[in-house]
Amino acid sequence: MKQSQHVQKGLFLRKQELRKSIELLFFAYRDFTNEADIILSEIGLGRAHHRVIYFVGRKPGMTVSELLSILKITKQSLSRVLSHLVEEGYIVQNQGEKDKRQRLLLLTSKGTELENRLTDVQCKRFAKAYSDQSADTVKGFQDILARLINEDDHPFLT
Amino acid sequence: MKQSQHVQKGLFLRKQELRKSIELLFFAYRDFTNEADIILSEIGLGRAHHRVIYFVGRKPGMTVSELLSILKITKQSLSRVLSHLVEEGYIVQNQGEKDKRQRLLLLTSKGTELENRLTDVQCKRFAKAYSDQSADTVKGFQDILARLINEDDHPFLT
DNA sequence: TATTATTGGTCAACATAGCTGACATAAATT
DNA sequence: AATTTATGTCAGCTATGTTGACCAATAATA
Repeated sequence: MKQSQHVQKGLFLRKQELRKSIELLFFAYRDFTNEADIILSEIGLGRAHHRVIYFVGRKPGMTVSELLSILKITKQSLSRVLSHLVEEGYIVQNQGEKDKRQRLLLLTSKGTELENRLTDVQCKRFAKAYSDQSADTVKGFQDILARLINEDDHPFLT
Repeated sequence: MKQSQHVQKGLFLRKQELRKSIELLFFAYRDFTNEADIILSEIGLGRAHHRVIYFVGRKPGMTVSELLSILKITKQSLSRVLSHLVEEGYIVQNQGEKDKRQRLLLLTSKGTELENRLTDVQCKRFAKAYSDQSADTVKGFQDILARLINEDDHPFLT
């Protein structure tokens, strides 16, 4: 066997490994989001609403622009979802004190309740996946996820 | 400090940790898929087409039902995407030999070319994330992803 | 102070990709 | 012969993204 063939085989195995990673991520994300999607669909909401509720819950008083930069969607798209959540009483918008143009986003108690419920099922899935795994395994998981993220987007994750 | 408060604090930290995981997965998936989405949009295709091309490339001769069970979408939804890919010459459908109802799905050379291009950018992102990381770190990552997936869906991942 | 930039919103139109329901056809299985 | 399976089609609906045009209030700056 020539060396080039060894190299070929090595690259092939590596590619297989990388394809496996692609598939794991696809299936994991699909199943991970599915549980929350089911709860949401029962109350007439979708995944887009979930994202808003999650991040507002994570950082109460967040501005619309901040949310836009996290979600990376257009303001028109966000506006639709946000208006719906305000109408349905999940979110309130408070005028910013320093900059009065800003509408600071906050969860109502109804919103907080939903956020808790959704975050709970997702936390439970992670808790189950992490159970009986070493700290190194969990850290490995988180490290690689972090390294998959564009560097520009890391600031929020501090 | 009462013991119950210690427990509270422990649970809080754990919840924070789990929320961080939720966010890492969200951002990683968002950025991971974005690169391919850009390429796809340039040729008038979307993420749904990508999934079909990817899995047909991964298992040539796959049946429609098999693909449906992987993607977990309705056949009407898949049909639209599949028809488009056939019309545009990315995929051909061969009648099954054993079961003539089946349409076995195959990539054309045009389809293979696109699949390679898309898989390449995604593999490269993983390769970059894995670079200089220990085998244990990578294994930890893959193990946890696998444990996030519903057990019913593991068969395909053999 | 006058101008410009930012924050946020609106309206309209469109595309993609999911969904349900009803129905059809061919072929395999029982 | 009857039923189930694999696949498809038509029609219509919904959610969530997109562009483009435009507006108003406010903040920042020349």
